[in-house]
Amino acid sequence: MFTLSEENYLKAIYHLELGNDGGVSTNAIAEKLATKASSVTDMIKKLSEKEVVLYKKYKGVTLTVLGKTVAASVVRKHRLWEVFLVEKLNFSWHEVHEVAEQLEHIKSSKLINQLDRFLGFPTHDPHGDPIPDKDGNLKIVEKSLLSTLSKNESGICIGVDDSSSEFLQFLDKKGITLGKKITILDKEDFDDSLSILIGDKKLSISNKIASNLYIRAHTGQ
Amino acid sequence: MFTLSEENYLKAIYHLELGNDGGVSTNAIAEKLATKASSVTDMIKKLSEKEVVLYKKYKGVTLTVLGKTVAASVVRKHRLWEVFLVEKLNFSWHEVHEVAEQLEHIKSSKLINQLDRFLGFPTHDPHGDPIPDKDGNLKIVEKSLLSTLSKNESGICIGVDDSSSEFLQFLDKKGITLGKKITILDKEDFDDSLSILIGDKKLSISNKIASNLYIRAHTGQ
DNA sequence: TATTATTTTTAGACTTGTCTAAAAATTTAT
DNA sequence: ATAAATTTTTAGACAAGTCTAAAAATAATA
Repeated sequence: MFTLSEENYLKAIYHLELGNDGGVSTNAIAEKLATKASSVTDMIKKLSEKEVVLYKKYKGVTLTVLGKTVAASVVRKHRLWEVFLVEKLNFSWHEVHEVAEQLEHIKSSKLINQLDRFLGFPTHDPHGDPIPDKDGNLKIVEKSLLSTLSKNESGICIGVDDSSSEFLQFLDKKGITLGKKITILDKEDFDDSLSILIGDKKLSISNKIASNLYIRAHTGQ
Repeated sequence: MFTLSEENYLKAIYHLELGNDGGVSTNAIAEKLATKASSVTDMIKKLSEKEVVLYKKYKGVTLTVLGKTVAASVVRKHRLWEVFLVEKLNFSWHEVHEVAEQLEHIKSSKLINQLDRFLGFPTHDPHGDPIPDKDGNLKIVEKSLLSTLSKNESGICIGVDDSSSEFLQFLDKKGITLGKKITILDKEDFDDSLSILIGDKKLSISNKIASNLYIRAHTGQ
């Protein structure tokens, strides 16, 4: 069994491993968890003894198979609870993270399996991130950043890269939500801003926005 | 803000105060929380400084108004989550306690208010215990123990006194659930056992069982 | 009421998880 | 390749919450 703190470390390492391949550095973990490098070293030793991470002094850590399973289970719970909050309790997608950070640590396999069923076995959370299945496997969806599309190309909005509350609220204001079709009407060479069609609305969005929106290729019209 | 441990102490004192009136003893708290009296003394000092209990050395504790509010909010969350587990996730009433013990500590007023709405503002949990409202007030329902009814009297089963897993599973096996009408067919002087009619079934139950079942008087036929 | 038994508190220790400050290892730059 | 900068680890401290063992207060009993 793992403590709340251990679970948070495993989750942080899990997320960091997906970005960089190779070992995860002490400092990277410290930054992610808003803690000090010395605390990270301490915890890493404990996790190493519990055989959920591989650790060589000064060389960073990687998750073991067991560690990855534990971390994926926490992520699974986090994302299922996010779906619950949005679908059933009328939370906005920018409000769910903080609460899910707490709910992800509730220990009951019956609870999470029944919740999964209750929600209709969702594959993605409200930000478009994939929900690991019971074995920790992710359903990979081919996705590209909106900023990489060319003029007249279009796709379905399926997720965000930056899921900060500010960004999500900005998207709400602009009417940009998951599942909507987006078509590139024009690209401005000057600042790489885009003119897009979403639903029946024409919008101008900066490159920064377009670099934070994931799109699934829209085959056919 | 209160820690998980502080919340558990407040809840324990809250429940103990409902039973005995007057101060709650250190030992009673220790027993309820399966901890040592010395630990209780330590925690009581902390709670006293936070002004949620009144404490006089060797004289036990009572909750302040603030303390009662905090405790009632924890109980409210516990019981709402129990309703959720039974109504939405198909838990049996004997399976909910352990999980609700964890869920009751999740901090989010939006979460609990939305959950309350989602569940249709229930007034009682799956064991028949009243759910405190937002202000911590309980809806009191006139209730009596089944064992106090006389021959030919009847009532609606509305709760249990002992909500241990074993007892609840026993009731499941016998088909005794909340909301069912129970009629006393006969009382045995010898051992105070009862012959009852529940639904269309005739059962014989011991006095011990009858002393753990709450009944609401059944007015009319 | 004096003695015994019980309850409660104190004193000191331990664990978990964190921190600061300093030392050691590694990496970067001259 | 040596010096400087950065990263990581160690050493020691602290707070929260718990424990054991012993002391103090209260309650029960003869």
